[in-house]
Amino acid sequence: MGRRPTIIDVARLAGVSKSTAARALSDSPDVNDATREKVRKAAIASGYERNHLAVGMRSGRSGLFGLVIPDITNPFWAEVARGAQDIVGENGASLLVFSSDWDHDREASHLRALRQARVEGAIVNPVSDNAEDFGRFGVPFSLIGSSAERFPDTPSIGSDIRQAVRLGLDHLVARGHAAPALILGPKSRLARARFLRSVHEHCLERDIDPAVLLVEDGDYTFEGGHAAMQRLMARQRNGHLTVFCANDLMALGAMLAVREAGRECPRDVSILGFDGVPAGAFSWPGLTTIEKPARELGRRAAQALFDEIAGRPQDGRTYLPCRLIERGSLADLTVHTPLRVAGAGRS
Amino acid sequence: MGRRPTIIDVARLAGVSKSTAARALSDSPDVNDATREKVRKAAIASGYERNHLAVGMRSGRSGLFGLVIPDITNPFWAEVARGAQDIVGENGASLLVFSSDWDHDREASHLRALRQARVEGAIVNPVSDNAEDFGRFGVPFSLIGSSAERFPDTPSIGSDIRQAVRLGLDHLVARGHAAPALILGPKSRLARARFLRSVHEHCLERDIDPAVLLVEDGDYTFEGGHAAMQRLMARQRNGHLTVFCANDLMALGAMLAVREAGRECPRDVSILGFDGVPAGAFSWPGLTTIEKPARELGRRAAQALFDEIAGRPQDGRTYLPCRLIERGSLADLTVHTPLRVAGAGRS
DNA sequence: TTAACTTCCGGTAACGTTCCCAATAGATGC
DNA sequence: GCATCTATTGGGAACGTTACCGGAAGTTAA
Repeated sequence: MGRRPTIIDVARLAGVSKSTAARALSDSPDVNDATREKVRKAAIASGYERNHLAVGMRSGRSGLFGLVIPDITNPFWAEVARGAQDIVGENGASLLVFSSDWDHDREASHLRALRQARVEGAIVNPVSDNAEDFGRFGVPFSLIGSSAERFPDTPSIGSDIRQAVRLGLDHLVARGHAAPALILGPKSRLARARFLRSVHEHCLERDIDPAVLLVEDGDYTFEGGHAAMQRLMARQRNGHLTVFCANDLMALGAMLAVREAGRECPRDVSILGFDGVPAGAFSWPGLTTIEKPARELGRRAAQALFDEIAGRPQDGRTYLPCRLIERGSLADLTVHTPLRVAGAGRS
Repeated sequence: MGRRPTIIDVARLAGVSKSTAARALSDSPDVNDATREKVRKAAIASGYERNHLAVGMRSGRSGLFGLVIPDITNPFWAEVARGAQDIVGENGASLLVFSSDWDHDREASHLRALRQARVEGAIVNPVSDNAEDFGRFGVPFSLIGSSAERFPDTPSIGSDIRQAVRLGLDHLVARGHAAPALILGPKSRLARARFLRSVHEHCLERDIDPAVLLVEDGDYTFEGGHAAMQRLMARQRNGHLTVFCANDLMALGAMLAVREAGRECPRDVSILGFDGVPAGAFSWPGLTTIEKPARELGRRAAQALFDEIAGRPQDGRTYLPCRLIERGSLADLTVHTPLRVAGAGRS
């Protein structure tokens, strides 16, 4: 099969110049209606389709946008990707999707690919706070997730961690739980610090000494949560154990560890997750968790990017509120309090 | 900030012509080593980065590939996307990702976007068997998932449904189960027919009359499986109920329905899934399922596409074997068989 | 010394599109 | 009737890159 028809072929077929054909096809008012119709017919007849490479070349607008997330396989990020995809699509553009695997080099390489593809903008969840990479990025971008503070002048969307943590702790208090143990992400990740800080703040507000909190590190994976929970159970063998996990995957891993240890959730151990991944609804018991508005995050990040590019006024940093989803992984300790609870909830 | 440096800027800075600069940067042998080094330095100093739009325009190779799947949010398809992403990335190209939501119009629109972006090739899971759309697609593509038969001359990758069903039924027989009830996808989807056909074949091989099988339709969603299971339990109130679900999401929904009905899995109801989604490992009991090699599917589809474009010989249709993952959702009926089993397993 | 050959480099064209400018024809105003 | 204006069109340039062609040196062989 031969080469794709160009606008010159269309022009020839319609018996006009390529300028006129281009005008007709781009809805310019400076073209006679009869001519336009003629050109349209020729375009359809020849199977012409605009070459976006050439358009981008000429206009500087490639119609391409980029998304760099840690892992498309992670249900949270898949939702984010979907949200971004939808908004980008509504604006007639296409989305290049990359997974960085939380790896600096991969991220850098993806950013380079985006620049070379001349994307009009990018949505990025930065691996960490290497501000230089983005200072020199050279492409409009919006940030998603954590690590927004470093870039006061670029739009950034995230979940409202403080509000989410408050929601979680309030709920725990209402259910009669003491200060929960924490399973956090790795120290290298920004989100960890933010989560921990919020927990501390809220503990102080409730006159709980943060130093009392048991803390274990995970790596945001199922296995990591599983291992962290095992360590936690080894550290506290008696009484009801309440655990607040920094993400759902670790919470689900923790749940497995509980079962394997012959303990039962929520009877012996209460688990609160954070993310709102679908799998949390399938576990047994269902995972009580704080849901991040993942898809909306993606949509807003994309929208902010379009606003930014169009020069529309920006909100700067935006934090979307999270929602508590109550399923079955939290005991209600207000009913019959076990004897040997570690610490006691006040208020 | 000014405009991006072009190869002309680099050439000027290095004191050579743009031809020489281009040669130097593209590792042509026809350039002096000293000159090459000079140009490289100038490129780095100016922050030059190749404009892929222009390269694509000139060479006809855009460095872009497309992926059209039903929904990036679906964990199976996310895995496929990741596999494709990896292979495409290894080849120095980028991947445009689209979700069709099983909608013809969206699919058509995505395919058009792909063509306009001048992707070098595309990986598609077609919404249905509208052969015309692809006959006229005009871009090399490989198919993934079902509906491959329509295109004997294009590479296509899928899971080996027959082998998978055999695996499942063999396992059920070994565990002492009779012919299972089925929860299938909607009639409009190709995969349904293929799955059902395989079940029938294997039943006949085992002297089981396929007409005996209870069948309910779902829609591949959690809710659909939930509802289908309720109908199934209403139809068969006594004895151990064994259900083979056409995908994991429905299986998980079915599991919930079982619990809600006060029955217990696997004691009263055995459930076998199909897909191998991660969530199946988090449910309780863990979902015994047949795992499709999702990521490998994506990798192979991408590889096939590259092979096809490079003119390397093709296998045509490839079906990758599936793997049974035994977790806890299947009872072992060979131990103490309940009295009123519906039908009896032969062998 | 000259011819042929190698090595390296510069100029130009082309990819497909859109934008700017000029040109044509008809219409309008005086 | 002539200038001016409007509506519509065509021609050419430019976006950034690479491929091709030819030329200028330097090198080797006779």
